[in-house]
Amino acid sequence: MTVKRNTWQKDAVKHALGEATGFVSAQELHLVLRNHGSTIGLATVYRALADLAGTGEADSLQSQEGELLYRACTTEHHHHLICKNCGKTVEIEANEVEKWAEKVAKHHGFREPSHTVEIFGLCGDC
Amino acid sequence: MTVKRNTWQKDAVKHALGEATGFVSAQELHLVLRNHGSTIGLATVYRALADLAGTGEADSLQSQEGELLYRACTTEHHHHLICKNCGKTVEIEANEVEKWAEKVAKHHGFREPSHTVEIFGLCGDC
DNA sequence: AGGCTTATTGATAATGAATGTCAATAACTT
DNA sequence: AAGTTATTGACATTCATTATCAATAAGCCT
Repeated sequence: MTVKRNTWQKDAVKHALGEATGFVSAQELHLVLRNHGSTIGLATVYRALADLAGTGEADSLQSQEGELLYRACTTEHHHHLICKNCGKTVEIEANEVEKWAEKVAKHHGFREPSHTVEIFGLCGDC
Repeated sequence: MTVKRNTWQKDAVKHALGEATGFVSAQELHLVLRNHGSTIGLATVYRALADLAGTGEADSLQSQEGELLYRACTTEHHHHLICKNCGKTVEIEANEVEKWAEKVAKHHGFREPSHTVEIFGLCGDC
């Protein structure tokens, strides 16, 4: 089995993601890192983010323009309220919706339900 | 102001979308039309679908791979339960969720809330 | 500490969806 | 029927993301 190795690149991505406010794209994160003097490659940023999303250390969603965005998060399942102007993000507890989604899926004979729930809007400052 | 004109191309797209089961991409729809002997252009399919989505005659969402998918629908706001294997789609009433989304948005001081809610799963046949 | 294995990197090419371009076409109006 | 112009479609372009692959370096072993 393949063993994971620790690299400064992975740390850099994880750290930069933690610093960012709201959701960021791989491209943006790559730019930020470069501007801070890093020589990290774009493909590496993509790979690191995919890994983080895989382990649950990062949360991913698609912007309304179709771009994949990432954000550092806790591993608990949750959803987001996102300002479509400034990108400010609020994590939302959505137990109601979780239960609703499962209920609806079961009711129609669907197994292994997953779901996407995102709320967009304009925050108070915009 | 620009006046809309009716063309067989727009009709073809609307009709093909009606025939399709579940969600289809612009690319797929273009292929289907071509295979049926149509000479319609790809860009035209994209434009027609965007129009239909704009008027509410078609519903659009992004697949989990990021592709934009379309589906003929009624103009009422609703959400979908989609089989991730065969693409079978069920329209869902989601009043609960509508209210929940508005409540949450308002609670955090967000205006003009919009939201995306899709449930994916495996249907009974898959 | 030095060597070895191989996971990882990064420059670059490749893919693929979606949009822009623009001359040619064809819907409407009168 | 003629004129205006919205629309078309072949093609080029953009842009995010993924694949390629030789070079590098992380972690293990002695």
